[in-house]
Order: sequence, then structure tokens, then C-alpha cells
Amino acid sequence: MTSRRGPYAKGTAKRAEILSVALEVVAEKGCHNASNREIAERVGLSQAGLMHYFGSREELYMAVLRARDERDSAAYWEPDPSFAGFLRVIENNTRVPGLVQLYVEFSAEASLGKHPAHEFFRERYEWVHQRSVESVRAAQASGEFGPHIDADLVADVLIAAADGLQQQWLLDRSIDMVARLQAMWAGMATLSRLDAEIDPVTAEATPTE
Amino acid sequence: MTSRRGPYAKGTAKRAEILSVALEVVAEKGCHNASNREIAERVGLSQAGLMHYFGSREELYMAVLRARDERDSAAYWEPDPSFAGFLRVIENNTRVPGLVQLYVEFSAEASLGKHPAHEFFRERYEWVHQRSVESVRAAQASGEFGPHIDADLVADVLIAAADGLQQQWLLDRSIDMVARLQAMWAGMATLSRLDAEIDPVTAEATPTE
DNA sequence: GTCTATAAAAGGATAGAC
DNA sequence: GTCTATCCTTTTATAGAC
Repeated sequence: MTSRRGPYAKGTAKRAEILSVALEVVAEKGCHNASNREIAERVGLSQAGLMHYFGSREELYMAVLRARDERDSAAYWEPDPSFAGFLRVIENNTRVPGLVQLYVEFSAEASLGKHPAHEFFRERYEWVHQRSVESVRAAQASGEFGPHIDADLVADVLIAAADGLQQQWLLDRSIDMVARLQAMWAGMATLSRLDAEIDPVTAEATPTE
Repeated sequence: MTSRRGPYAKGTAKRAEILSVALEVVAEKGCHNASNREIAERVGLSQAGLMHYFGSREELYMAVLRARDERDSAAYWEPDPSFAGFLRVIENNTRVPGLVQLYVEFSAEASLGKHPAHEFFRERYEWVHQRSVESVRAAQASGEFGPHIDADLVADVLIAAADGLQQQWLLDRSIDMVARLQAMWAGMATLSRLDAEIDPVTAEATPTE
């Protein structure tokens, strides 16, 4: 059980090693200044050797991000598909600034035109969105959210706030992302409960008027 | 009045032209793939000529972003330093995807270590934050928000949601950023009013329990 | 101010040998 | 699998003419 079946054992281990080193280099220099050459050197490969495992810089970075998602998903989301689970993912990101930076910069790079990672990020967004919708529905089931809320909209706002807070946090590591997300979540929850009790349509109000 | 005083007239006009062309190229290729050579060519300058105006790629992009901020600030923020003004800025961004992409990618690139634009983005954030705090205070004055809210926290969340929604929007141009921001704002407002009326501390609640 | 020319360094990607 | 060698492109920066 120490090695997986024959021919793939080494390749798999090497791939994992590359992913980890790639993350290390990105964390130090940023996605923009991390070069295949440097990653290859640190793994003890030539640049062409690196290309054997990942056909391009984009493939490599996608793989790094995918590995992160799989790890986080297994560790936080799946055991607890609620807002609390979501918060644990964000809180954990605090320990891996390199990943956060890679995610923001690479997804921005991929957002324009026909970039090789464009589809990857679209699909990833769908996935995160669905997960978040589940969290909202769980909160509705528990009564924290009212029944009339638009779960897709809340999910979008939640993800947006989390992404934007990560951008802020990259510039200033002292900000408390979790506290801010909790405040936002509580606001949406309160609003949704009032909608249910008072008027399903009203979303704005000027009480002192 | 057609030209500013003598020696600077041409330099100023040329700089403005370069900024506009740089934006055009970034909009097409993304900040990552826009090259000084191509920008210079399209302006009708050599690369060395371009470098005469902006000493580096970073300086040039900072200048593009600064010009945008000045324009938007004059057009939307200053006439209306409220949440509505904030929304008009966001809504306007819908018309300049290149700028949005440049902002997200370049700020992410600059967020790591000692990047030449790091300080620029930190200062810019301070500025946007202060502007947003003013919007929150205006909403408190009008009674839309309760008096006990943490305006800095609301401002951070508002900016985060706006930034994150722009990331989403870059990947999927069909999402309605303004509607989502309004929902979030309404939630925070409602929460803040309840805090004032019921209990200044409570931010979460499970009413059906 | 603007050009041509040019340098040295670095990036990504690929062909083909072992 | 892994390497060497090579290609093409980008970047910054400089020297020196007009």
C-alpha cells in the first residue's frame, strides 16, 4: 500500500512534488514572476522536463488550484456544507497567501478573451456557486434565513465579498475577513427574515420618514 | 484656451493619447499580454519614445488607473458622495471591461512583496475606503442605517463585494452587479437598524428557536 | 522629443537525442 | 522520462543621431 500500482507511482509523486514547488515559487514571486525555469530547477528538472508533466504554464497553475480545491473541499466543505464551512475555507486561506495571490491574479489574467484557463475558472465558479447555494438553503432550513430569499443572489454576493476581501487582505494582512463576512451574512439573513414577516418585495426602507 | 501654456501642451496631449491607447491594448490582450512595443507602435512611437513618457510598464499602468479614478471621481463620486454615487461608478465600469481587468490583474500582481505599484494600491484603497465610509455616514444621517454600525467594516464589505462582483462579471458579463450590491447594502442597513432598536450587540439571531 | 540601433536577460515552447 | 539545444518573443536600458 505504500506505492500505487506500478507505472504511475513515480509520475504521480513527481507531479505532486512539482505542484508543491510551484506553489512555493508563486508564493515568493507572485504568479507573474514565477518562471517555469525556476520551478523546474527547484524540483531538479530541466524546463523541458517540467513541460513533460504539465504542457504549459497555464496547465500547471490550473493543476495547483485544482489540488487546493480538492484538499479544501474534503477538509472543510464536505464535512460541513454550511456558511460555517465556507468560513473555515476562508480562514484557512489566511495560511496560504501564495495560493490566494495565484487565484486572484491568474483568474484575472484568464478572464479576458480566449485564454486557456477561461473555461476552468467559469466551471470553478459554477461549482463554488452551487456549494454556496447549498449553504444558503441550509440556513433557510434552520430558520436563520427567511424562505423568500433569492439563494443564487445571496451566494453570488457571499462569494464576491469573500473574493474581494481576499484582494484587500493581500494588500493588508491585518484585516479580519471572517468578521466582515459574518457581518454581511447576518445582514442578508436579517433582511430575508423581515421580507418574510413584513413584505416579500420590500428590500429597501427609510423608517424615520 | 485651446492649448495649455506652451511647452507642456504637446507633452500633455501625447501622454493622454498614450494612456488611451494603453487602455485599448490592455482591453484587447489583457494586462498580462499587453506589451510596451505594441502600445508604442499604435501610438506611433518607438519603444524608446514611449519610455520617455512613462519610465516603465508599471508607471504606465498606474497612470492609466489614476486617470480613470480622477475621471470617475469627478463624474460620479463628487457630485453624489453616497451609495447611489458608488453604484454609478460600478455601473459605469460595465462599459470599460479593459479597465476592470487591468485593475484586478495589476493589483493582484502588485500585492505580493516589494512591487513598484504596491504602495499605489494601498493608498488607492485608503482613498476608496474613506469615500465609502462617507457614503455609510450619509446613509446614517438619512436614517437608512442605524447609528451603531461600524462604518469602516461596512465600507470594507461594500468595496469587497464590488471588487468580487467585478471578478465574477469579467468571467460572465451577464451578471447584474448593481442588483447584488443593492441587496447587500439593504441587508447591512436593515441589520444596523435592528441593532439600534433591539440590542446594539446582537448580530446573529435564530428567531424561530 | 524622438529616432535607430542594440545589448543582455529572461520568458515559453518545441524538436529530437538518449 | 529526461535532457540539450534552439527558437521566438518579451523586457529594460543605453548610446548616440537628428
